[in-house]
Amino acid sequence: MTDFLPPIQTMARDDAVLKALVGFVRQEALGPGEKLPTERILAERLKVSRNTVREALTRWEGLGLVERRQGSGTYLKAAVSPDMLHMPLTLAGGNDFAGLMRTLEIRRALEAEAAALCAIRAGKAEIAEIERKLGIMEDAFRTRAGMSSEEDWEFHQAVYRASGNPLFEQIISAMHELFHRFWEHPLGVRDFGHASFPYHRTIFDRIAAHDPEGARAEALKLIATVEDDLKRGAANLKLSDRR
Amino acid sequence: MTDFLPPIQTMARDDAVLKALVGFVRQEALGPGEKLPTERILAERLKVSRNTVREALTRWEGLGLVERRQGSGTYLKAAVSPDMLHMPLTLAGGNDFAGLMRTLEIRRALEAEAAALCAIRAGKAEIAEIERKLGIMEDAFRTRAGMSSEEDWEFHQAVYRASGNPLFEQIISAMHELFHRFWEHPLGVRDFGHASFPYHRTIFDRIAAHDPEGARAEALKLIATVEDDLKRGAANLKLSDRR
DNA sequence: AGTGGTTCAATGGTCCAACCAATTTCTGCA
DNA sequence: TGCAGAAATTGGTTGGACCATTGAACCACT
Repeated sequence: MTDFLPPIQTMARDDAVLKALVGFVRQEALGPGEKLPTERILAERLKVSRNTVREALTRWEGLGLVERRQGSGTYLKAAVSPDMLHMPLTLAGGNDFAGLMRTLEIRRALEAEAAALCAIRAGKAEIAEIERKLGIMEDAFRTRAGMSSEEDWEFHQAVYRASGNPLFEQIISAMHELFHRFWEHPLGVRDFGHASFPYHRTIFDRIAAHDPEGARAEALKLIATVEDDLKRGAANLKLSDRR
Repeated sequence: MTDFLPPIQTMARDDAVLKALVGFVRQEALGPGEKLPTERILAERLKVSRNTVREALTRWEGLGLVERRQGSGTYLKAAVSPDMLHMPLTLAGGNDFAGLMRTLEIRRALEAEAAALCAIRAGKAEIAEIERKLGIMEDAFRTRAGMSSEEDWEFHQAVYRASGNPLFEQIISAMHELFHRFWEHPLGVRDFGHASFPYHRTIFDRIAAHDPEGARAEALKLIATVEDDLKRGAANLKLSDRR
């Protein structure tokens, strides 16, 4: 008796609201930063209660798709499309040094793969863009005599983009935002990230040579130096200000 | 001169509700599956409106921390802790074949890294557990003359767990749930995953030998066979039923 | 005992009509 | 013209009401 009866489903009101909202955003061609209708107008137009609209928007806000500013309005924070898929991750106990090390292991995995894919797929334009970012970073390194997280981050982002797979940038960007205070912070280590500097160019060289395994190896070396710096930092700092 | 005017403590009401709820869950030692107080009781106890309670719970529901069943109650779906960090990812346009290929690239990155870490960190107990899962999978393969997604998945999960980093399992589990219908589906290819079978044991061998780079290499080979199967499937199927 | 139907209380889902608080816009005076 | 204060706009919160679903208790009939 395995006749699978379809698990009957009546679409929830708030899901319907979001669906309608997706249609509206597409029809109006709204992009990130733009303001969408007020809750009251949405409620009236969609013939649902303002409460229901709010539940729907709360969902989107939780997913980072939208930002609500009291007294001002609700603004799009990212592009929306009908076939979006949501993958909320909650990391238990990721607020300390051990948590940072764990995310760094994820980053190592993705960084290596992205570099390898990039070496395979990057065209002339992408390679030129990466080289440009590399130049900016190296200039900043020389003038300021040290690593600059901003320019460093831009370089890596360029690599992710050239990997041809937007998921890399999305995942690592989320982690980057999450651990901003750690990621950016020297963590008590002087010349934090200094050791990683030369590997940026070696990674670029392997990418430009379309050598995926070489690029992967260099990326692994880079992350290894960051891990070392981090471990030195952990020794220096008790990390009691974990907020 | 107002030296130290308060650092403004007006935490959002719903965040406060969630904070209180975290405290409650910990004090009562509630685990996944258990039921938490009704919205009305929470509203009364916390001295906030039921609507506010609902907004807070909507957030948690969106994050997959909680499940609401009308007429029954609200149930915990995962462990909660005070220092949780949330990383919601929304993947645009990931609902088709190309999207599946992209997630597979992520999986390749994480799978390889997890296998390598596992080879470094797995103790006797973890290795025994992986071997047990491997045995179950191989039995299922023989009796049913083909890959079994269920047992296959259990094997990989055992590897993720033994990696010592829960993030691997979390991320890949989320992707697994998301693409359930694709992941599980033969996609029109007969003997889907057949080619990947032998690599499960070679991965295990490298892990048991504490050979991280060997394990990484075998994991990469495994994913490569899956990608090949997928490409064959794409040729067979027009994938017009993308929902 | 067991099967099926009914009742009823509990619970999440939706709605309404206010009011509060932050923001933006407008207005009128200097 | 410049700018402080009023007014309108908008998200945030409240309290109360009713609906829809669930599950347990109860009951009648076999």
